[in-house]
This record gives sequence, structure tokens and C-alpha cells, in this order.
Amino acid sequence: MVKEFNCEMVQKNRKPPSAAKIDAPGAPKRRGRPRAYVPDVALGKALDLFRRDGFAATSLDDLSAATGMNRPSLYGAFGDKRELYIKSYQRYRDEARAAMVDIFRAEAPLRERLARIYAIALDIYLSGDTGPRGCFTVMTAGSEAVSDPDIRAMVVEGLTELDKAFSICFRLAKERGELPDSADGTALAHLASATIHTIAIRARARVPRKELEAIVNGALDVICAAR
Amino acid sequence: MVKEFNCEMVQKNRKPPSAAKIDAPGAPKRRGRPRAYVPDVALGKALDLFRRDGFAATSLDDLSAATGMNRPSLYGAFGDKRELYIKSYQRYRDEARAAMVDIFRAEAPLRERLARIYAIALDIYLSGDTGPRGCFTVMTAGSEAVSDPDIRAMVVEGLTELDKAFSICFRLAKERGELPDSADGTALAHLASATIHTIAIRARARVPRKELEAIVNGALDVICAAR
DNA sequence: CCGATATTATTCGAGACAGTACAAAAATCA
DNA sequence: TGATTTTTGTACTGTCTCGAATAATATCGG
Repeated sequence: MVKEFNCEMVQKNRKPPSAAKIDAPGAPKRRGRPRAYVPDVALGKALDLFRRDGFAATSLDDLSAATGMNRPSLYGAFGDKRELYIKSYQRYRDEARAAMVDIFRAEAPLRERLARIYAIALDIYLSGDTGPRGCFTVMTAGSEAVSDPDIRAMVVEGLTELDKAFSICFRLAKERGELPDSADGTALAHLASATIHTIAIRARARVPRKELEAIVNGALDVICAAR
Repeated sequence: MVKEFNCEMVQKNRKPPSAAKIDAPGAPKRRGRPRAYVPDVALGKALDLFRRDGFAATSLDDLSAATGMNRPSLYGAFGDKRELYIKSYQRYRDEARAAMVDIFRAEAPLRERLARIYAIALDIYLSGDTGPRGCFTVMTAGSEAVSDPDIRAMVVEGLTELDKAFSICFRLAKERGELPDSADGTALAHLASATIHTIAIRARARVPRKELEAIVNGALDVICAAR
């Protein structure tokens, strides 16, 4: 049974901000025993695990083994399992955003811009040593988002951020005359997001990249011919 | 850590077909102590739980409580947790198919047929006492499909079944002159499936029905205007 | 009525789980 | 050097987990 998170109780028993004070770049010399890990790479390893197995199927022992940190260090650095999941998700979003943001506004023609976005998305979704990792937003929507309001809020934000990026992309295309003014930019953006979602899901089911690319190309044919 | 299912070993230790012999309709009188449960409704309860919490976060105790069957009865009727999950998924697919199959081939005009499909999909995805249950195929793709080949095969089958249903729907529309011959039925089918997937995901994130309907309407505008 | 059969109910056990307590270790500051 | 601070490593707790073993119960065939 998934417990609803009782925010009041939980927060009362938790130290205020605590966990994971990342060292400022202008190193003011930390005091005690030095860390045996690099918080950033440890968070990356945790993200890998969560993306592969999901929240419930990932144990703290797994995370401990993958990060090389023992359990108390994990708590000290990132808080409990849920906090670590949230931080992992934020990290995922930051990476995905960084990989795509420039392309949405690039000078290239619409179709090329979109094609590059989908190529990067496929890279993200199909990567992974043990199998395709899919889209963390989509996976989180399917699992934790229903019962955990905070996580749900982040997922909704992730979904709408993508919608908006596509919207801006299509508005730009209309200004550049690549799409007629009559085209419904919002509807096209939702279709573009939907195409992202469908390839993320199919990637998880190990549908080969060639097929996913064919789906993307078909979608781009329809979207770029909108009137 | 999610264990890969070792089919050989597992199947070797398991009684041949065993579990869940559903009573034939022409009741030949069962022999021993009568069941205190109706297998079909118990399976429905199990499906509800799995849809809400996913495989990993649903315990046998939860299932036992929800079905009213104690653990040994669960095993006797459905096998272990994984088998129960698989049977639940098959049940879900059967129900979804039954709810939609007639509409795909109905005489109504294309847009109306599609609108009715999406209305039913939204009913399925938004229903649930404790929150929207989403699409079980999508949720399973996000979780178990990567590591479990059998489950993955069922998920792929579910995805392609929907693609094919939409394909047939669009072929019919072309025959009826509702779409030009030049329209790419396969691409449109994938877009239609993508729209199903995106509303399933957003439903899980508690996006309200009105917004989902707006997304559907926008998608139908584009799809039905294809040339 | 008695035996066979099939289900239920109780209980157990070995292991995994999340989270914490505590002492040892390694660095800085004085 | 010695005191302080922070992290590490080990061990522990109580709970939950799945699956199975056992015994009690209820129906049917004869």
C-alpha cells in the first residue's frame, strides 16, 4: 500500500533545510573529514538507478552500492529516499533542458529544429547499460505522481515546460513564415509533446530506434504540413 | 534491485498450468469446499490495486485485503504476484478492447468515431476512487516492461494493437472519402496513438478532464484535416 | 454415514527493507 | 600538539516482504 505523504508530520521530524550543502565554487575549505564521494556524480548514479527500476523497486542498498556511499552518508548528503528521488528528478530535468533549450530557438528551419529535438530525446530515452531508460517524467507520472503532491507538481511542470517550448517553437515558425498564421500552435505543440511521450513509452518497451525514428518522421510530416 | 526473471528455473519449480481454473459455464459441480470468492471480481480488485500503485509498490497483503482472499488462496487461484499481475493486465486489455472495438468500425463519420474512442479512453484513465488510474499499458511500459520479457511482449502487443485499430479506422475513412488517398494512414495512426498516450500520462498527473479534452480536440482538428 | 477433495484460515521462517545510533577516522583550527 | 568538526563504517532495530507448511473446514461422491 502506498502511503500518502503526511506533510505536517514528516516535516516536523525533519531537520530544517539540512541535507546536501553543495560546496560553493569559491572553496572556503570545508572543516571536518573530507567526503569520499563527489555529490554530483553520486546523484547521477542514483538517477541512473531510479530511471531503470523506478522508486519502489530501488532499495537504499542498491543506491548505496551504486553510489559507493554507505547509508548514513546518503542520508547526510541527500536526505531520505524520497528526497533523493526528487533531487534526481530535478537533475534529470536540468540535463534534458540543457540539451534541448538552444535547439528550440535555433535558426535552422522548423523541420530541422524539430528533428534535432527528437534525435536528442531518442538519445536520452534509449541510453542505458542495461536497457532503454525512457523518459523520467513519463515514468514518474505513471508511478509516484498520483499519490505524492510535490512530485506531481514537478511532473506537471515538466509536461507543461515541454508544451511551452514547442509552442514557442511554432510561434517562431509562424513569424518566419514556415507555418501559416491559421495554424493552431497550441494544438501542434500538444501533438509534438504527444510524439515525445509515445516514443518515450515505446522506447521502454524496447522498440528499436529505427521504428521510433519512423514514427517521428511521420509525425513531422503531418505537423509541418499544418495549415 | 529488480531481478531478471529466470524463466527456466522459475518454471521448473512451478506446477504445470495449475492456477485459476475458471469454472466452465456449464457448471459440472466443483468437488471440494466451495470458494469463498468469485475469481473474476477478485481479479478486478487486484487490477484496481496494480493500476493505482504499480507492481513493486503493491504487496500481497494489500492484494489479500482488497480481494478478501488470504494469501494461500491467492496463490491457488492466480499463482504468484507476477502471474497475478500478468492476468490483471490481460483482464485490463480485454476490458479496454471490448469497450472500443465496435466504435473503431462504426458507421459514424471519422471525427465522431475518434471522439468517441477518446471519450472512452478518458473514462478509463480518469476513473478510480483514490485518483486517476491512467493507462495500464503505459504504466507497465514504464516499470516492468524493461526487465521482464514476457510482460514486455504483452505491452508491445498492446501498443501495436492500438496502432492497428487506428490504422484500420483511417483506411476505412479513406475508402469512405473522409480522408484523401494521399494521407499517410500509418503516420496518422501513430499520432492518434500518441494522443492516447499523452492524455494517459497527463491524466495520471491529475490534469483535469477539460484540459485533456481540449488536447484531444486540437489533435482531432489536425488529424482530420490531413491531406 | 464415511472418505475424498478442494478450499480456507493460521502460522512460520528466512530475508529484504528503511532508517538510526554510535564509535572510529580524517581533516581543519588554534 | 590538542580540540573541534565532519564524514565514514558497522551494527542494530522493528517492520514488512514473499512464499510455504500446516491444520481446520466445507462440500461432493458413494
